[in-house]
Amino acid sequence: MHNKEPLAMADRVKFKDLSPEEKQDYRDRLRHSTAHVLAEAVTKLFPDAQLTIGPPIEDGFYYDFAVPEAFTPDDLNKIEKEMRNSIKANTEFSERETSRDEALELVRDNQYKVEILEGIPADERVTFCSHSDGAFEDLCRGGHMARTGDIKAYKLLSTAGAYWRGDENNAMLQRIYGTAWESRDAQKDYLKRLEEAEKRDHRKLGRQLGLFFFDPIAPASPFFLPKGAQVMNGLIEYVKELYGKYGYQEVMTPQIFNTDLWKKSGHLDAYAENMYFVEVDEREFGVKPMNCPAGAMIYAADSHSYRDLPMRLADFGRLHRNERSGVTHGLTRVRSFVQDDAHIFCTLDQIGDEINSFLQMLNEAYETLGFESYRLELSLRPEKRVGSEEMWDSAEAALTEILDASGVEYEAESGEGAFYGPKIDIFVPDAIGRDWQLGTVQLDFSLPERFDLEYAAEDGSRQRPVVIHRAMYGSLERFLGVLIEHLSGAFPLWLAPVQAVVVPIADRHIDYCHNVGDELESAGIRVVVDDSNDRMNAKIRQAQLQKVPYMLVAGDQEIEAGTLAVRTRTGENIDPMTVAEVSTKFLRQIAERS
RNA sequence: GCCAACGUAGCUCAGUGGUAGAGCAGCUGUUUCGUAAACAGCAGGUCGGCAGUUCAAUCCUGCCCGUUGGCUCCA
Repeated sequence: MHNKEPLAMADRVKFKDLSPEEKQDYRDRLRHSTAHVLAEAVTKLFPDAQLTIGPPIEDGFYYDFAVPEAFTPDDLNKIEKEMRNSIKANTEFSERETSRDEALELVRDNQYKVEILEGIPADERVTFCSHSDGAFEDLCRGGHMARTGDIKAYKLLSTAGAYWRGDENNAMLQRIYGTAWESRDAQKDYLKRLEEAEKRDHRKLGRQLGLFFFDPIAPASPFFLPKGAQVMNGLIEYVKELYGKYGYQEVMTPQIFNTDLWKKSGHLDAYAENMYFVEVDEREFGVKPMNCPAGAMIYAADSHSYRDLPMRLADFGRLHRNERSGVTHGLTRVRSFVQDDAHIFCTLDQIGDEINSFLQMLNEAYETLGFESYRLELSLRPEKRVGSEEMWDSAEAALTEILDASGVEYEAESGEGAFYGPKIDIFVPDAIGRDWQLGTVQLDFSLPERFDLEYAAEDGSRQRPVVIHRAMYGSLERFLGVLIEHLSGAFPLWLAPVQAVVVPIADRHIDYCHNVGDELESAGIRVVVDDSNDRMNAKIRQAQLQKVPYMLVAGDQEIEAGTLAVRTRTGENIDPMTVAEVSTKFLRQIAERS
């Protein structure tokens, strides 16, 4: 949207009649315009503030200011009020082109704008945009509404520190986030959506559902309660089932290793800042942040021939990574976690099949778990890396080829790869739309080299295998966090920590309920009999809040008929069933993972 | 790591320069109930930690720990 004329919404054209592209353009302009009005208000209230950038973003906008002191929540109110004046005045947005010299003269007191100006390609126009009858002007490439009065709904949401150009070596600016919409209703809907998402926050639900908790004694490291552990194990069991189908073998490896191993693997050079070290008997050990070196040792423990390959070794080992303090977040970014990790040792020729088969398994798992849409990203060589340029060239080429041939859409990101190889990452959004990397498949030409891994080829020569690191869930902790948000904590029957609660209506029904409970339990169903001294209504409510899939109610009528009244957590009442019928129904549903 | 906010009972939160309260949960008792909260009583807190200011600090100040929001969707 370079150097576009200001947009006036013709009176007869309704927002809802615009095409998706036009809607996006309209909202971008609206939000960028609001950012300008924000900048004007800040300039008025804080004359020392220097303007930097203020782009539209998804659902809103931000503007970064260089100010001596951070904004307070109260400042936001004042700024919002000031913005109102400008919008009420309903002045025109206008743009004018200047020469570079003139522009430089106008922004010379603002190093940030000078930098921006210097970054504008020589063949591009330099423009300034203004409103409030010229009282406010900002170096800007354009893309506005026609008038300030076109801003119908806006709200400042939060402040945050943000580095200039996102680089922590640069000065920290103060960012104000806001949102703006084509109508008050649209904004209301958005704020409502945010509220709803908050209810699905996995940290909140984790508490409420008794799944896990955190304690400062082990920062960013979850404690899983019995129910949470049950769900984690459910996820692991499912992977193990898939492993049976896709030809994996499981191994188990140590937790801490002499630092010599990390020297050999390259982690000491490339990853030490994220590792934990312990010294025992004057020898230094590193706690594993990844399983791969141990996997390489397992491979190297025996001699192999091409007939053994591909060898797929799964390792559910616990990993520890010392993440920077500011980046940890609930279950989605922790310091101690488990992955559904596996290393595939194969020949160059087998890479394509292995990755394709992995992506197929991943798709099967994600469909089962209800992640119907996920995003693929191809990450290419980072600055800090091991291995030769030739190795990187061929590894990147291999992944690109596979993705192109598969026909699925993906984005390529340079500089995002692991230090030992390029990778394909799988991303899924959480409740408020933040993307989290879950699955991953990474090529590694370096590990086999470093551990001198070999296999005997058909012609008797010794060859180096390739290693593919891969995980579907990635971190099980993170996966669970995102899964909780997707499901609002309502796990499918097969994963639910408690699959059914048996509810007696009065004390005289308790014995019958216990018998029912015992029978279902021995059939392998996770069932709880609520024999507490509460009224039935309270028990139903309790089970409902705990998102238990089924409530089995028994009173005089049921005992008489030898049945159970079945209620689902969606509030539906199914026809009464015998215990045997309930058991059959549940077991089938569990087996199908439906 | 950096910027900002926050940290009070198991949980969610109120509150004050004179050593603290509610609801829920818990325990005890009463009640025996038909699909989202019966009633009563009891118990529960070094107010995140350490210093400092003060006659007196949960409240003010500093440091530390932890949590939360954010830290390139580029004029």
